[in-house]
Amino acid sequence: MLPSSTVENYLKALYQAESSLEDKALVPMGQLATAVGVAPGTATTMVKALAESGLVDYEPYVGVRLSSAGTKLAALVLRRHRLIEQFLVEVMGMSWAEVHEDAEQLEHVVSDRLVERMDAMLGHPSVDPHGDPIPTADGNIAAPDYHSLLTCPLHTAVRVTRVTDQDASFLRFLEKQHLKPGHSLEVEVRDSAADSVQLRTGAGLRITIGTQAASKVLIEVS
Amino acid sequence: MLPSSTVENYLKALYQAESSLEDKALVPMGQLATAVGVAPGTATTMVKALAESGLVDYEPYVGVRLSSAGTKLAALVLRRHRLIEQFLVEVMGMSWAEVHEDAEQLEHVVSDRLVERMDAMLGHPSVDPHGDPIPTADGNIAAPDYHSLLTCPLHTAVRVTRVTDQDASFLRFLEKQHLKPGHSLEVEVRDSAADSVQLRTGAGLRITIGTQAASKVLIEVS
DNA sequence: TTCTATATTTTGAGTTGTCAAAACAGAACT
DNA sequence: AGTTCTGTTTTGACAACTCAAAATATAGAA
Repeated sequence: MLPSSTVENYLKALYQAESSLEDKALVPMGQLATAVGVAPGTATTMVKALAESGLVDYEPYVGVRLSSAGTKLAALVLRRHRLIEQFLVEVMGMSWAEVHEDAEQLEHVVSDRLVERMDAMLGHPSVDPHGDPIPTADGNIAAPDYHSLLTCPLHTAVRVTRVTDQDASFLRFLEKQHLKPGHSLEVEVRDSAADSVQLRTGAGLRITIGTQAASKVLIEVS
Repeated sequence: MLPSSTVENYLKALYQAESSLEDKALVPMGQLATAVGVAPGTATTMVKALAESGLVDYEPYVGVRLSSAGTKLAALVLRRHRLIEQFLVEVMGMSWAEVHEDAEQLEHVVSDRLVERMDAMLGHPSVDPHGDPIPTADGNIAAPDYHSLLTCPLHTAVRVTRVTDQDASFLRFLEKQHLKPGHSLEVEVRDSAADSVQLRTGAGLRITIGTQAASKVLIEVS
C-alpha cells in the first residue's frame, strides 16, 4: 500500500483543509473534491479507499478527517514540498512566486536521501519562502497562530511572516510592494464598507488592498 | 498527446538500445521489453500506440526504431536525466554511484525552467558524472566513438572518460580502484582464455577485472 | 519440406484513477 | 408532513498501463 502521488495529493489537501477549520470538524466532500481538482464522485471513491487503508476516518454524507497515520503522512508530503520550495529559492535562485508548481511535482518523487540533503544544505530551515512552517522528519509541525493584516493592531509596527496563498501573480504583487515575509509595515485604516485595508510599508509607501488579500498576509508584532 | 513518463521510458530505452546496435537495425521487442521491465506483450501494445503517435517505426515480428520525432524526445529525456545526475553530484554532493535512481524519477517531472537553471549553474556541462554526453536543448548529442579497456592499445597511458553501466556496486568498485572518469591507467595484459584484463592504475596498483567489466570502461589515449 | 524452437502478438482480465449523470440523503421552507 | 434545494453517493463507462497464457509467426534443423 505505498501511497501513490494521487493519494499524497488527497492527504495533503485534507491536511490543509483541516487546518483552516475548527478542531474535530470533518472536511466536506465537495471541498475536498475542489481542492484536489476532481469531480465529487471521484473524491467519494478515493476517500472510501483511503478509509480502507486507515489513512482517514470517513462518515458518509458528513465528511472526512485524517487519521493519525494519515496526518503523519500528509505532514511528510508537506515537509518535502516546503523544503523543495526553500531549496529552489535559496539554492537555485528561483523566485518565490514561481516555485510552487515545480515543488508540486517534485514532492512526489524526491527520495528521502535527497530531501535530507536539501534540509542539511539549507541549515534545517523552519519555514519556507512563504513563511509556511516546515514539518520535521518525524512529522511534527509548529502551528503558530498568527495575526493577519485583518486582525492585527492598528498603527503598530508589524512584520510579515507568512503568506497563505500560492498564486503567482499575488506573490509577485506582494514582492513588488515590499510585502514579502520579513518586511515591516503598519496598518493605518480598515474600512469594512470599502472592503479594504490601508497600510504603510517599510519604504514609507501607502497602499490599499482588499480584505481578501489582507487576510492572506500573516504578521507578527515586532 | 503529451508523453507520460511511461512513454518517456520506452523512448529512452529505445534510444539507448539503438546506440549499441548497427545503424538501420531494428530493436527487437524482447530486448525492449526487458529494458523497460515489462512483459513482452505489454511492449507490443505500447509500441503500437507509439507508432500511432508517430514516435517510432514498427515492423511486426521484426522490431522497432525511433522516428526522428521520437529520437528528439528521447534525447531531451536523456538531457534531463544526465543534467540531473551532474547536478546531484556537483551541487548536492551526492556520490556518482547513487544518483542514477534519483535521476530516473526526477527526469519525468522537472520543468524546462528548472533544467535550464541547473544547466546554467553547472556551466553547460557536456558530460555527466559517468562521462555520458549530455544532449543540447535542441536534442543534439555528441556521439564520440571511444575505445574501451577491451580495445585500447596495451602499455599505453590512457584516461577513463566514460562508464556505460549504472549499477551502484560496480560504480563504487571503480571509484575504490581509482577508475572514475578522469583517472589514468595502462592496460598491461589481456587474457581471453581467462576472460580477464589486467591493468595498472595511476596509483601504481595492478588489478585484474573481467572482460564484461572492462568493456564498460571507455577511455581516451592521453 | 516438415518439424521444432524461439520470439512475438493476441486475448481476456485486472488495477488505478477518472468523469457524467442518475439516484439518493439531509436539512430547511413552506 | 410534503416539497425543494444542495451536497453526496452510486452507477456505468472509459483511458492508460499492466500481466498471464493462448495463439501465431519466423527461422533454423532434420
